Amino acid sequence: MAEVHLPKGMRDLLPAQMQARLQIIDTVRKVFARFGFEPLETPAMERIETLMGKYGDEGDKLIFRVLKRGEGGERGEVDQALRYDLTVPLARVLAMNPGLAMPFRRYQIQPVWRADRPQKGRFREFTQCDVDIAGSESPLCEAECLAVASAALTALGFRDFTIRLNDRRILAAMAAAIGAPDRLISMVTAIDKLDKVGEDGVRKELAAQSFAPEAADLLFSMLGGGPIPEVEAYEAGLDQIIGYAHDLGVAPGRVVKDRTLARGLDYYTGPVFEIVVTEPKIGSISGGGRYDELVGMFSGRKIPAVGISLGLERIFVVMEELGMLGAGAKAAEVFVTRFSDATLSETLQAAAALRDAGVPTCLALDGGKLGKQLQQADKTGARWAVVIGPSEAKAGLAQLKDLRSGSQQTLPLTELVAQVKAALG
RNA sequence: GUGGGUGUAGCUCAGUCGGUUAGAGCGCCAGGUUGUGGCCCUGGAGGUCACCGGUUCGAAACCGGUCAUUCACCCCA
Repeated sequence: MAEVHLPKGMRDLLPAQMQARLQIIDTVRKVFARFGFEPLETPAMERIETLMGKYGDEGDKLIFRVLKRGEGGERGEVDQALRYDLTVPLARVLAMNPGLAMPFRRYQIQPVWRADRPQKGRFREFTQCDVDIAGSESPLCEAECLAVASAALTALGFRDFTIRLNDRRILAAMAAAIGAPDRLISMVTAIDKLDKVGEDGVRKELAAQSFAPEAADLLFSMLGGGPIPEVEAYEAGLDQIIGYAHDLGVAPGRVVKDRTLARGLDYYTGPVFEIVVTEPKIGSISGGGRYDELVGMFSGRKIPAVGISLGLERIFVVMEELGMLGAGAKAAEVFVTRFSDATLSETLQAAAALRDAGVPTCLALDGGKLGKQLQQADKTGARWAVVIGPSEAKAGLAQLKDLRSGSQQTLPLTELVAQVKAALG
């Protein structure tokens, strides 16, 4: 056992995992592009003050801080941090680039870091797939977000997922109605556990937070669909979003309003949403919402914005457990063996010809027994092996062996290439 | 930040009540005679039983600590 370790909660992605992962990213990226989003990347690190105070107390604690210029450890000085999400960096970009044409739609697929304790489907380094729309207050933005996320998941093969939808302002109205407008957070964290601990558990939690029993009664009547003062417009807004999303192709019934959905991040100001799957117990695979004040925190210029984020690692875990990951790409389709020095030139030229034709081709580097090389060919997953020995070389031919059937034929190189290309479609 | 589980070969794991040379499967290496893989057969390499300390005549096993990892809570993707 090697005495080296990875940083906690981080991992290497070996080729077998990378092949599946790249397929997922490719699928998601194409869907994002299809919805008219443009790519953006930002640095792994931000200045600490850019990140602080955007995520709430809980979030701030989880920000990965970086020592000042990599030094100053004794004094504990920090001035930079690894980004916690892709939304705040986007807000900074918007503040710094006033010339961007406005409704600005961008996608961004990059890792983010959180100093969490790792557990199932949770890592300290993970990749978010974000789409955001800035510069519009239209509920169509929310609908676009739900539609693009839904399309991406569908393209990946997801069938059973639910989009939960709520509005921060409805939660605020409930807090006001029970006479605790300033205690939104503790109310919200209590009711957020409803499906986990049940009504009794939430009442206990509320009591522990010194909410009056009457307040709890009122709260549950509102959660149960009872009237909430002054939220008609927000409710109507959510219905509108659902209607638009439906027209944009989101399956009927997929989006459900849920008054218990809270979302922890401080910067959300309006509609919030998350996507959950029931099968592997992994919680949400996606989350987002509207954050109309965030950009203004950097520039003073208010720019409304909405976004949604897909968690690549969680999606991967779900797909893995549900057997949704296809065969995965292989290293090469053709493995060219190295017979001897006398035929090396012809061998290399054969590999080059295959590669020129666009056929993924692996070359035996060290030679050795032919049987050994064919074993190696098997491990690469190649479908064919090419052998060029003295007799083939002398006749200007090459031997093509089908590694599935074991059959082989000797033919001119150009025909060999054409045949492989044809078989690959 | 809080609580639990686990740590034995490259991997997945056995290992009885504390007992002498610590095992299996898979993988790896070599061979089964010439230029042909998979299957089969034979042989082989590979271990500080995570680390440190303690109890004991004797510890992989029991106790304590450390480290790593994993799961749950909180929160989140």
